[in-house]
Amino acid sequence: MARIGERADARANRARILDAARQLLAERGIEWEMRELAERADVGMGTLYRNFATKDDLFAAIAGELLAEAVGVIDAALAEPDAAMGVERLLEGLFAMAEKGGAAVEALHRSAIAVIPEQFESMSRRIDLVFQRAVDAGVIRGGLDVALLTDCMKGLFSFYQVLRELHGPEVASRMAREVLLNGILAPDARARPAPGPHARPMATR
Amino acid sequence: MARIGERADARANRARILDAARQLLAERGIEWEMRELAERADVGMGTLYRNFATKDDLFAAIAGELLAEAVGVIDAALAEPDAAMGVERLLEGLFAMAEKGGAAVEALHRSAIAVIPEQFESMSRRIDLVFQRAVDAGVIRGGLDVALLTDCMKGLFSFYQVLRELHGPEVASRMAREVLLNGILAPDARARPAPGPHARPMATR
Amino acid sequence: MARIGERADARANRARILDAARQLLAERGIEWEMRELAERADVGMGTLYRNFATKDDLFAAIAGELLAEAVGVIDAALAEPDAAMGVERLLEGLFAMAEKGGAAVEALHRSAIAVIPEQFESMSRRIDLVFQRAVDAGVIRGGLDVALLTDCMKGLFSFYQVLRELHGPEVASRMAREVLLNGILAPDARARPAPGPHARPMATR
Amino acid sequence: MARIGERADARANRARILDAARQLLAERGIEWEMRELAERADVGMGTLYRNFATKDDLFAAIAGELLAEAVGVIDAALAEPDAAMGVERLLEGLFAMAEKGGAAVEALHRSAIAVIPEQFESMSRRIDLVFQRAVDAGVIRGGLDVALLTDCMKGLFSFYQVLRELHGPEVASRMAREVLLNGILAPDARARPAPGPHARPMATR
DNA sequence: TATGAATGAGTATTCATTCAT
DNA sequence: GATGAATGAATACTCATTCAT
Repeated sequence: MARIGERADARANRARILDAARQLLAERGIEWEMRELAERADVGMGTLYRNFATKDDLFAAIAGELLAEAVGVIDAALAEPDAAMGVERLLEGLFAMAEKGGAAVEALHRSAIAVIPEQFESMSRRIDLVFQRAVDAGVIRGGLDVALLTDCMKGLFSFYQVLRELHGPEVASRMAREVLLNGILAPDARARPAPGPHARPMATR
Repeated sequence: MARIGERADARANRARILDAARQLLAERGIEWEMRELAERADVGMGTLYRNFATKDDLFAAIAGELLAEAVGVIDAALAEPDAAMGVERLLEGLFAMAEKGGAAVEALHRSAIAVIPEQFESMSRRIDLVFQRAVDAGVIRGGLDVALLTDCMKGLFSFYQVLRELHGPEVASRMAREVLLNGILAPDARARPAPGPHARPMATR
Repeated sequence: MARIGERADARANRARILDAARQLLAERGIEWEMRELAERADVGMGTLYRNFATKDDLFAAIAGELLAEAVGVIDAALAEPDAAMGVERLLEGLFAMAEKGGAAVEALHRSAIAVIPEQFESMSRRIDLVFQRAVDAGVIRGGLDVALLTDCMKGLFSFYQVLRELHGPEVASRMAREVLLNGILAPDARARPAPGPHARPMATR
Repeated sequence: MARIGERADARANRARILDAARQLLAERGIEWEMRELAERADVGMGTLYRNFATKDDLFAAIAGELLAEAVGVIDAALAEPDAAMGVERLLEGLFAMAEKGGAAVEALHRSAIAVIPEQFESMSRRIDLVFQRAVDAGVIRGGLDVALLTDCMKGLFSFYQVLRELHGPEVASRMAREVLLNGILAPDARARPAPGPHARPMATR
């Protein structure tokens, strides 16, 4: 009810719609009605559809934002001078995103593949770069090509989702990182000191 | 209209329905109509609903069978004298099931949790036993409790599904086993010879 | 409520739907809801859509029947030995159809052009034959080609519709026939005796 | 925001709305949204609705103008000293209007009947006068009363629309005039010389 | 007991109209 | 007066489930 000019209000509506959609996504995945979204966001159906012409468009918008955020994470990993550390930063960053997004992330992962496949593909190719560096630096076990590593990354996301549901985000991201790092890094690359505060405790030797 | 051995016919109908449903599940997940199932199974809607009062009941039946099969796998793992080998047998068996069931497994995994939670829980507790033996035998890294290990097993299933979609079942199960074993088994437990034919090639240390 | 086997019932439903649709079309043109049609036909939405997958499909079905009927009329006109009489038979028959169909005919005319254009075109080409015979027989004024005559026929249908609304079907078809015949037939072709019972009174030479 | 001569601006807005509406009517009949009209007219929705409280009001306004123009045509016909020539002038004038308005005319004809029936009726009564003169002058075939002649005029409008769609405005108006004149004028009234430049060519003998 | 036609509540989307700025 | 964002009732179509034959 407190408005500061039409534009601000419209922007707020759009934001409220996106927030409500993210909530709904986290709570119930994809299975809710546009009507309920409108009610939660406290806008009419018309406003909802003025902002997003289709339920899929709405998913595309949210998935797109998530993808953009992921690209930021990937770039940060690439900026890390040490290749192995870059891989760890990637994991850290992606799981942090997943922790924030909760269950919505899984639904959006599917949506991204379905509604904005090019962007998803481009993100995948960017992840390749992180692993390429690690392979070139010799910190990856032999026999694993880059595309496979990137796809393992995606698989690990699912692994994370399952564990988060069952044991909460902390344990999930710890295990996912631990498992992947043990699974792909070359034995000696793993001997170095722990990268982050809550990273080591679980892997007693 | 004139039938001999009504019972046998009814049993065949039920079997045809289950087969058709498994096919559909593998092809399109959960997104198909009961009408199409009836057509594939070559029965009327009435017969379909006489056998399964609900779409969920149908899922429950299929998921239940899968769970029963999983219990068989688990029991085989428990029958293995060597604890570490038991864990490997478990993975082997479960991924073999997943390979056979294809994409249907994911849908059924969700269904099982939703519609027959007790059976799913009981299977989970049975998996615990496999890992309990491994923990007791000291072949598991420290800091990992049994419940967590069992849930990692479930997460690994998702990991497997993703990889199977992207790289086929062979690579998926190899990577999933590799990753888990590297991630959870104690370093020296892993030093032993490869358990199966297509297990080693990928992990050139 | 009185049923003689499923098939008969289903056929009756389809017929009731078509009847109700024709009614609605006559009363309100195209502007009514599928729900109302279902109610009038006393069937559920599902039955309605089982029979006609789309509102347009329904129109296509009704328009198709009308077109088929029209083809019958055209063929009867072609069967008439005398060419001029053939033209009159054509008018007679088409207006009789329009009289029966009432206002629905206009809506269906548009629908036919939109949803079954090939059938409509084929009917048009068949009407050409009637006029071709008349031209060949020299009973048509000079300067009028066959395609134009056929299209005049269509225009005359609209003329008829308007007049029917304002003066009733009797006057409408009399005027339409009178006008067309005076407009296109060669003067001497018109000198012959009246073709039908209610044809002459209006044209006192 | 700073405007000089508010009135002129407001008048211009209204005119732009009417022009855009006429365009839209000609292009797509009645099937367009108020939003699109506002965009074409380059005004906001508020301005649009301030000028025309309803889509129907807008139609009424345009149809009203057309009716006024028609009245002008009718009056010109009445001003013609020769009664038969008056009828021809009427046709000429009305078809010229239809040619100018294109497809919009049909939509507006319907709108006029629906939203400003009194004006439409009054125009009809004025057309009666043209035909009354012709009847009185004995240039109309026997058996045709004035009201019927006026309604034939309306039917002929529809005839014209159909032919215009199929053969263009030239042929359409020629045929429509030809047909009506042959259909209603007394034989000897037709013997007189052609009234206008493009009137005769089609009726060879 | 098998059949498949019938049911109807449910869902995404549109568009004339309103009203806060 | 002008603007255009907001409204929400309306509408075509779907699909799990029922039930007359």
